[in-house]
Amino acid sequence: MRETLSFALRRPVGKFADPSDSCFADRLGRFVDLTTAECEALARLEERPRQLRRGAVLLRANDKGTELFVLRRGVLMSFVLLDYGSRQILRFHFPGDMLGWTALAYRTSPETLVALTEAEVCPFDRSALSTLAVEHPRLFAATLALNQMERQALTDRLAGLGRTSARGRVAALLIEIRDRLRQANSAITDTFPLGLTQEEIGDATGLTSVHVNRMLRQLEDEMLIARENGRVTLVDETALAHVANYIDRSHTIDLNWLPPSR
Amino acid sequence: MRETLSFALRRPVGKFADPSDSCFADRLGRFVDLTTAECEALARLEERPRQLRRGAVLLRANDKGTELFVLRRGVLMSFVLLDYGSRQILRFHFPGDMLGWTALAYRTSPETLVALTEAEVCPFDRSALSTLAVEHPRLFAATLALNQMERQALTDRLAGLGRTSARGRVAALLIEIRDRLRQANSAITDTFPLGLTQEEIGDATGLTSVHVNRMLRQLEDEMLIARENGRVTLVDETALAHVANYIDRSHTIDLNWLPPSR
DNA sequence: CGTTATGTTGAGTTTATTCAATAACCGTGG
DNA sequence: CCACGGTTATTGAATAAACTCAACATAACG
Repeated sequence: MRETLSFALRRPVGKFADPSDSCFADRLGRFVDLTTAECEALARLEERPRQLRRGAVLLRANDKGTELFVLRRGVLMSFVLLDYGSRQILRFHFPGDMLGWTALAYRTSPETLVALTEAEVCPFDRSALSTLAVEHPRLFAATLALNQMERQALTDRLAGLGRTSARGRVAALLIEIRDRLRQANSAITDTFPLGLTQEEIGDATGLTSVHVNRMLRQLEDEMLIARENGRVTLVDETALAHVANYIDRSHTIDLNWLPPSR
Repeated sequence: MRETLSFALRRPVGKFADPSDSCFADRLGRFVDLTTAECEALARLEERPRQLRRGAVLLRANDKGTELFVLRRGVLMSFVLLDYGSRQILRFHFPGDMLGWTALAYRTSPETLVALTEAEVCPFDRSALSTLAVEHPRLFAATLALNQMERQALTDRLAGLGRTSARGRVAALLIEIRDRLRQANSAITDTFPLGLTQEEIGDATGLTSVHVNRMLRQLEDEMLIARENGRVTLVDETALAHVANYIDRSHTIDLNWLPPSR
């Protein structure tokens, strides 16, 4: 089954330049205006596209490496393996995401990156970010801000794992996946292809696949969601957001501290 | 009981300059050499020290604000409150930490910052980081790298919450607190004042205080730790690290991508 | 068309929580 | 210095949440 997730429809961006040569510029452009020079600098990060098959390992935990990646197409996940085969999925990655941040602080990767669908990524060395820091401080600062948003997503998930019921965690995951799919494809509203096995949902939410199944069924019985053919519909979004303890932070984003373009 | 945590003994840092006017420069100086100009720039972030009493709220969730803070003395925690009074402690903060990163992306704070001990913090506006990005790209990039280390700590905790037993989570917390106390005070080896109530441990590990108590007792019965007067001793560090699934990343840190000092 | 991965469901067990009662400790004011 | 009130720690018993094991169903895939 597992339908291919689709991503199209770049959103209109800043008035300064058309960033569509760079997926990452598209992302940044949602929050800040970019000059032509800045877009070109970002485009240089994506000069060497690489195709990944579903299941391909982009980066393995403990591998040495100094590369980061821009994800242009498809979905990846990052995870760690603990002692006895148990896996914690840390995050799902969607087009426009920058992956492999850990290379900025560590010689070896703490986590594994795997493609969940066909995907296209553009690797670049961390030294390119060094250049960016010097030549485009505004871009670099914006990148730091984006990084804070990712950090906040991690933080929200941490709070969810620590203090939310199994049902709430599954609900939160469904909402998050829907939101992130919608970012890439604004045609998506309340129905979307989940693209995850129940085992993957479990590894992301800290549950067993069996229990994930029961929670999905419960949410369905309660008429909060509907399922068919691997597609999920958020039937009662308000109630779902409530059980998930969901907080939409998109309206509080504020990057007005950035330095001017140089 | 709750002994005051003590922090002294600045470690020797880079050969370029003595950063001791700035707690944050001390921290950065462990990883990179700093020029005199850079140290001065960092010192400017700490020009307005502010004292906090134990229990004082430095920043409340949903408050508007554009300030970050350097913690110079004492211990703080950041947490979120969920629906019905339940609290998830996100992180404990020690001297040299920079707090309030979320101000770089959000208008309102997603989390609350509270002093666990007497403390001294230096607030500065996020616009100061903007200046830093332009005038000291190397410093700014190093700051981003530090941020990745914090992110990794969050990630490790996320994996712990999702896939580790209650006993393992408590063990992991004890090791982490010890490590971070030792960073600030190298006199600490295996015995240290915990400085946390069992309820706080529970809110950090996603457990109830009752269960934390049982886990501490169990670790004590197993001779992995010892307790007296609020002081904890890590008796069998190897075994403790094993149950905690602990990974020491300090030896894989690598910041060699940073641009040169300008 | 069989083989493998994924989903579903029930029964029994483990883990952690809740509720409740008691003990130890802390800081404060007399 | 001590008494007192509030917080924190400890322990037991009952309950609830999530897991394990196991069987079977369904869907995906060569």
